[in-house]
Amino acid sequence: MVTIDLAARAALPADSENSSRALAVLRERLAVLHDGDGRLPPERDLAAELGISRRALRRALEVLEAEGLIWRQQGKGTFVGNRPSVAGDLARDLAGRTNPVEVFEVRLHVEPTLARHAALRATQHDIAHMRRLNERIRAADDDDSRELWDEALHRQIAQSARNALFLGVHEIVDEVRRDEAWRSLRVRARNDAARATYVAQHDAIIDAIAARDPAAAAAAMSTHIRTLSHNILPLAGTEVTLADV
Amino acid sequence: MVTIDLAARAALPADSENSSRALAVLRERLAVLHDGDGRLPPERDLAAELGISRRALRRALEVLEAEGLIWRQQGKGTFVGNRPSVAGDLARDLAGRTNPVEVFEVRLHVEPTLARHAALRATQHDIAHMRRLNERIRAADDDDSRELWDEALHRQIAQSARNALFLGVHEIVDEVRRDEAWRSLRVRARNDAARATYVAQHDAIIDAIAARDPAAAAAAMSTHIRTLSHNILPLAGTEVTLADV
DNA sequence: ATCGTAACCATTGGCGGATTGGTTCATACA
DNA sequence: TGTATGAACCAATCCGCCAATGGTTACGAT
Repeated sequence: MVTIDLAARAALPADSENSSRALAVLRERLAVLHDGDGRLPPERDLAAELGISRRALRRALEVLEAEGLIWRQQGKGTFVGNRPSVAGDLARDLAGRTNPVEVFEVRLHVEPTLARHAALRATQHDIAHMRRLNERIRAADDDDSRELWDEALHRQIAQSARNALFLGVHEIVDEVRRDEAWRSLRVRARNDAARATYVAQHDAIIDAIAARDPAAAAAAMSTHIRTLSHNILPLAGTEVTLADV
Repeated sequence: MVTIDLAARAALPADSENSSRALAVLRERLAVLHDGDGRLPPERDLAAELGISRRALRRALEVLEAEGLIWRQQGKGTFVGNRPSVAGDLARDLAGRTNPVEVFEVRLHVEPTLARHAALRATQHDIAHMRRLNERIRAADDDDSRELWDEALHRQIAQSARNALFLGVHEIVDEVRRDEAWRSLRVRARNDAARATYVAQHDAIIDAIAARDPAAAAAAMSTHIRTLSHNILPLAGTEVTLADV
């Protein structure tokens, strides 16, 4: 954790601009302010370092939290990034009990349903965001980025379905898939041809959602998940073909 | 918690029958041995009370645990009943974020799929168990029992689908439904006619599963969930009709 | 070889105090 | 009068320590 040394500190007027100034500094320095666990200094310490009132700091932190850049919990601290999913414990438990075939079976039923609902409920903003995410997948040149954007795209589709419980279900499946062995399988299955196929399939899904065609969206997502299973399951030592819906 | 007073204690021979005797006593007294939290006395204490070695007691407890009558956790204790679901925290979180329409929407998609898989994967033992559970629902004369057996039937169907991840998903939905406000809705919607309808619909689902007809099983379950939603959603102040699959 | 006993190990819980975010109150200043 | 600040208070979490509890091992007796 780096201590901020504000040379102009004494020159800061104690006025309503303190929150704005803190906000600017924090935006710039967030990545270096946090420790190994992503934790920012305690509010009282950070306010003293910035030479502003804790209240002003809190106003800045509230903005950053609303933007999803940090999360805060009473008694625990302030952290950069997204709040950890409550699904973590359950997903770990389930990861130990399930297998790749079962996971694909669930995805094959849940994700087309989510795409179907998204076709009726996604906003134009949602759809534009999906397209941007798929563009990022296309442009990515390392596996970490592909994983990140792929996951974000699937989550965006799930969010566009506008059903909190289904989104919770989707989060569980996502957490199970975050297991390192799972990730390794996906990476090994991903060559140039596969990548192009996935991006094209994402486009087909997004097009169907944009066209407000639930059946086409569900079918496109079903095709995508099936393709994934065909590519991944053999690497998991499994030759099962999943039953048609 | 009642302390066992074994008048015949001094007469107990120290032999391999100690586990068997402990097992018999525990089976008989499980319901009175536990405290308000379902907790049994610590192993060392319980062994002293029964006048047997802790090792003999542990052998008996292992049998009871394997039969699902108790659960044990190192550092925590020994408890009667089923181990609490890991899904608890997540379900509480989701319960605060979702609503009856969303819950039925998820059920309408997940439970027919589970019934479909159960039609292909349930054993005769599973099916017989389903029938027994439905008979218990029919015979029940209080709401607590109906709730208990209804939940057990739906879980048995989910288990018969033989997919741990889907079962985990089902557990989440179940936990959300355990919310007291939810339970209250169900109870108010349940009159004589509704009860008879539900039992008949359960029979139709089980018949289709027994007939190994996935499509019929899914359709019967879909009908059942729809009936439930028609009865319950109006009481939740909601007039929405759920979209067809 | 099996059982009982004791000792040891690993996990969890309880408790008190410290830490940290969340909120309220009083005061100062423009 | 309205706003910002500092201080105080409140509620949630963490940490360290010790005790409690299940899990395992070792040893001696039968």
